[in-house]
Amino acid sequence: MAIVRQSKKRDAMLALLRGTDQHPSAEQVYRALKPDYPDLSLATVYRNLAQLCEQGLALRVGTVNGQERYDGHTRPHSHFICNRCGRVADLPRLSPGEGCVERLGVQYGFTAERCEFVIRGLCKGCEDF
Amino acid sequence: MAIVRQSKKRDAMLALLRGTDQHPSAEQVYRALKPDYPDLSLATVYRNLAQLCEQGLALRVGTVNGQERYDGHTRPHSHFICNRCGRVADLPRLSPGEGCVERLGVQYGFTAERCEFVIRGLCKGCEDF
DNA sequence: AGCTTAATAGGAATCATTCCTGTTAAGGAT
DNA sequence: ATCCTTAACAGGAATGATTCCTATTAAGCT
Repeated sequence: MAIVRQSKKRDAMLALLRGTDQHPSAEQVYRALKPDYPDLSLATVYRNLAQLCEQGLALRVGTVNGQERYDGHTRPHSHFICNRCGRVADLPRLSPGEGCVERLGVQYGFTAERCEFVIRGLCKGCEDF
Repeated sequence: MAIVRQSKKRDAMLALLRGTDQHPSAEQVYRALKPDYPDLSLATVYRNLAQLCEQGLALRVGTVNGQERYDGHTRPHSHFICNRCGRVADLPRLSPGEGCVERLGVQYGFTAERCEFVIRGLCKGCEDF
């Protein structure tokens, strides 16, 4: 990987991701920072989100309504996604058991880099139409 | 939901999904069936995949390289996705514990419709570049 | 056989994401 | 402090998966 230089905009993006539990999309990050960085480009948002993910500073949570959602909190935890409103909420860490993933890796022939446990359904507000 | 009529093409799609463990994309379904159904349209593939998912006869496994992957096997199980070659493999059911999801639903205010446990990493063939 | 409307083809439209080109600016080297 | 290399960037074009639209066909009841 090439050298990573300091970048005001990327720093702001990471700060934004770390300061919210909303799991914003690229578009939402763009709109949130545009006022402070009027010449911010959407391409820059995508490029920096990809880089933050590569560096392990952010995570792709999953696709909601065709848009990827991002999380700046990298401590192991799980997510709930509302199928109606698209809200993404944090859940405590859910694991399939100690050493389970490692055993499966041996058995099925893979090395795990990451595990995601995602619950999809309806949130409180969306249950009653 | 509207009445569901018989459809040769949709039947063929479901049979294809049920007869493979490859978790094909819409494009792959299209290419697999095009020889037998020369006038098959990609729009029809997308429409029927969506309908099969609504009916609970198929599942969206997740996005790999920007393309959604589909699974015709609906018995609870998990998936491994290779980050390099994009292969999607079945794993046995992995659950976070009996009644766990229900408890979380009560605690965090949601009703779960589905749970996915996905492991991402490198498969055997891709490990050694 | 007639009727309602789901299913369809084919092509246009949408829209998230990536690519491209020229420019700017980190930050190490001189 | 100035020079140099190249990462970061804007802005806009390109890509590509998916959805939408319109006219046509065909399930499958009556």
